[in-house]
Amino acid sequence: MTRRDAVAREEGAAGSWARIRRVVRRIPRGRVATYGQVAALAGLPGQARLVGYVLYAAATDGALPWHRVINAQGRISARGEGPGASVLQRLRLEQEGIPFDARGRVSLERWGWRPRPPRSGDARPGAGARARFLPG
DNA sequence: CGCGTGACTTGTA
DNA sequence: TTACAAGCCACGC
Repeated sequence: MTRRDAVAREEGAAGSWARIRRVVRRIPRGRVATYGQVAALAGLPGQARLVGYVLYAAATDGALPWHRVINAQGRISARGEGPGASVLQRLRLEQEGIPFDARGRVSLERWGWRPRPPRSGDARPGAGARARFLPG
């Protein structure tokens, strides 16, 4: 297994992998984050691809809510392990109360994780109708 | 080191 | 809406 060495690495070394895992662990239930967002929060802006790679290796880690990480289009990215994991991911998100539209997409405007929400109010342009209510 | 590949993203057509 | 290209980092050969 090629990724196993990678897993051993993220467990031992405290590099980008550990940071990414740290961020993913912080994603609250009932919210979703994009790969790029996780990368940025981990102090690795623009390295969304690395996030996906890390999640692949950490897929067996039950303590890691990998299912809350989706791509910037609000869709679940397919992987090499077949559609099984993708379906499971969607089911888990729906189980947390996150709805999917007809095209299988999640509204990041409504369900996207906002770790540092800007003063909930009208101080920010474009922050009108959304961010009004929070799930859970 | 170089190359190809990958759970990505953004911009452009 | 889909398809490509360029850019990012890490891994295996």
